[in-house]
Amino acid sequence: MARTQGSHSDITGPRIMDAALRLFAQNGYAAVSMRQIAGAVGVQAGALYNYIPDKQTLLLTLMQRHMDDLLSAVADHPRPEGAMNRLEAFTRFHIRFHSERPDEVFIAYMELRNLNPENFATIEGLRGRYENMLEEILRQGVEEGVFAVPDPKIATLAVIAMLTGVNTWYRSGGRLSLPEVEEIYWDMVRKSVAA
Amino acid sequence: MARTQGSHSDITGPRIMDAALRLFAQNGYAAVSMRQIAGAVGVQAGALYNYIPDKQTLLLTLMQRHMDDLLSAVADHPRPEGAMNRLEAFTRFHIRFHSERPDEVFIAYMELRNLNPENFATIEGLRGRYENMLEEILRQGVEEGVFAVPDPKIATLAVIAMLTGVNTWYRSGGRLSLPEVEEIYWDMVRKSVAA
DNA sequence: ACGCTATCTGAACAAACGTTCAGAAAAAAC
DNA sequence: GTTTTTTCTGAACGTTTGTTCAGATAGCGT
Repeated sequence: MARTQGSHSDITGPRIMDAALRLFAQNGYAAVSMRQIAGAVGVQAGALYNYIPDKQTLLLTLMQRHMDDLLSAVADHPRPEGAMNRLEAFTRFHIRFHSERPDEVFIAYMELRNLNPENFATIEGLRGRYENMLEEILRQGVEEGVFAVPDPKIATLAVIAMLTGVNTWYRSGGRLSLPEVEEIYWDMVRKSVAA
Repeated sequence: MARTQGSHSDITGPRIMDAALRLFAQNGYAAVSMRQIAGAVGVQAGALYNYIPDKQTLLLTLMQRHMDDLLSAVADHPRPEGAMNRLEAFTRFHIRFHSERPDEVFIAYMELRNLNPENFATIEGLRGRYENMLEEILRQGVEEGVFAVPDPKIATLAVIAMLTGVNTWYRSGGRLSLPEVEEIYWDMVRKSVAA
């Protein structure tokens, strides 16, 4: 059932998530207090608990949402023929998707240790599913004879580390445009696994 | 002047640094209390302040020491002739050095945001000096015609991200030995910048 | 044996933490 | 316009934080 536009409750929940996301990415989960998050939303700390059960769940929700977004975005992406075309699509998709979500990516990589073991396993499982897609592409390329990688599992981690590294320096409006970055990295990725 | 073997003061300082290093790497700087560090050393929290001025300086010292170790180790390393040989030496050195110090590396990359701006600039400056060494190798290789990289600065970051990524999965005693890892990564690095 | 210095304990400090909750305020429903 | 439901405030809770310090303890040179 729809609510009228100015309603509080429809807008406060997302605003909490956004504020927590930004603050966690900037200062780290453990260094951010519930009062800081509340202040950024313009509300008292107690009010947060109408939307989230506790701080740990807030972090988990942010990570979970990011990984779900990632997996459904890559699933919706066109899947060309041939390992080479598929690797190019994956490379460009990864750079574009991650560069649009620097805060989410930062949190998803750096705050894993603040998850309890069960939640950690959940997030790691989602990440594993994403990595397996790249690994599959590399294996296919080896079969086709267009790639030469001695260990597809390691090559997967190497390529993903290289691509995710873009987030440590890329800023929109900087020296290089995103298409230029895509081009440079695709060139390096392609060559690094080439036969 | 030398002290006798069982002396307290010669041994407690380093033990604090070791404990802090391990705990910071495992749980994050903000999540570790001075009492935890003291407990790991076997001492009360107040005693720590005979060795360090405050918590922030403890973190800075750990990072500073790591970066100094890195820069002096790379300076002591043999410097072969030719960009290709130099890149191979750099690649193997980086993997070996970083895989021997997983905790230091983790902290040096993840706890930068817990440094005040001045200390942050210090550490970033040291890291920049290290990265410049690789960038120089790449530029030399382009001049020699053995490398083809459109943007040496970006290629430097890409290669370092790939190499440092080893630390996220490599464990001594795992499926692959360190020489095998070196071989796989050197193969990928070499091809990724090849002419 | 004695004094000197370095080191540690254990308590204390104010501040900040995550979380709870009774009651005020506001919005929705009728 | 009144009731019902949702949302927020503001204070309070017990704990924990980094740091300080007076006094106890212990190792050193002489």
